[in-house]
Amino acid sequence: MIPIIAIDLRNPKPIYEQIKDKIKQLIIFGALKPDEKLPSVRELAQTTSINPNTIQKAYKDLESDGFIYTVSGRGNFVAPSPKKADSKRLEELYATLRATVGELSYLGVPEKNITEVVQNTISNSRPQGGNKV
Amino acid sequence: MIPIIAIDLRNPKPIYEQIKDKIKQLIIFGALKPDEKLPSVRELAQTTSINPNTIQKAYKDLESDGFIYTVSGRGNFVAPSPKKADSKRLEELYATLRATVGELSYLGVPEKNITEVVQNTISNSRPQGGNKV
DNA sequence: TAAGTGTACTATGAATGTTAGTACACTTAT
DNA sequence: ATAAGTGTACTAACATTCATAGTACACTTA
Repeated sequence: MIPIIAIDLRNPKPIYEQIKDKIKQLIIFGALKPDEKLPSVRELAQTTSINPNTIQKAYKDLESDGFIYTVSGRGNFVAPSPKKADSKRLEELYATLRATVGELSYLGVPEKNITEVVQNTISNSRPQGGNKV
Repeated sequence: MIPIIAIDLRNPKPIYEQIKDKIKQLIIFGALKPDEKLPSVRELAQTTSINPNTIQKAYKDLESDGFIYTVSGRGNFVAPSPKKADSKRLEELYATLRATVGELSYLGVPEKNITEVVQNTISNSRPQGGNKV
């Protein structure tokens, strides 16, 4: 079962982006298991008090990004394995990584603190392929 | 002198955000030195073909974030040292770091590749306080 | 004085995000 | 077959944001 998805209406980030991000996190860090069913568009719309169209947009994006798959008439489910790494997306992620780490370092955060967070994050992310914990 | 700032009009990210990000990068990675003068609002507007109001908004944000300082009638200059780390901003950066590293790992990028980028980025970022290269 | 600088303000148009409502095809269980 | 639940598509309306255009004023420097 999916945990509560909290939406912050004061956050300037679009609601459908917030939903996408939260669900991605739940999948990446293993709170949602492969092939597990996600709440339906209408159900999640009701529990979050968000318009169904907005939920649908989030789900649609998640599907085209390969995080979930859709079966018409049945629902949305967690993709068992991530889509083949899109090189465009990878470049975006690397650019974000450099910008974020650069700013943290610039602000005086010691290298040790940064690498520690990186290590822990990798350890906690969902194992893929032959990766074992 | 500031390098060329390229704006991608097809990028959905707002222009003033793109400008902010580029200048931040130039400061963080040392291409712009402390107290170096930035191009004036009107000058940068002309070289980029962007409206002066948009440039002004980017500069204003950069100043309130502590990356540059403004002297009325003279211009904008690179801040000699970063503002005291705003804890709210730090939390945002850590959240972004976790999300980015998590997704990279989930997509199958080996830990080695990720940590390598992190190390290189820290090495190349502008040294602060007592940090030596 | 003149040129260059930051700043403030109003107005306008375009794009985006969100909601509302309706409708239809599909799947499952009764 | 029927009903309930599912994804999906579409139009319409509204609010907000982004970007531009134009004008004006105070400041600094030569």
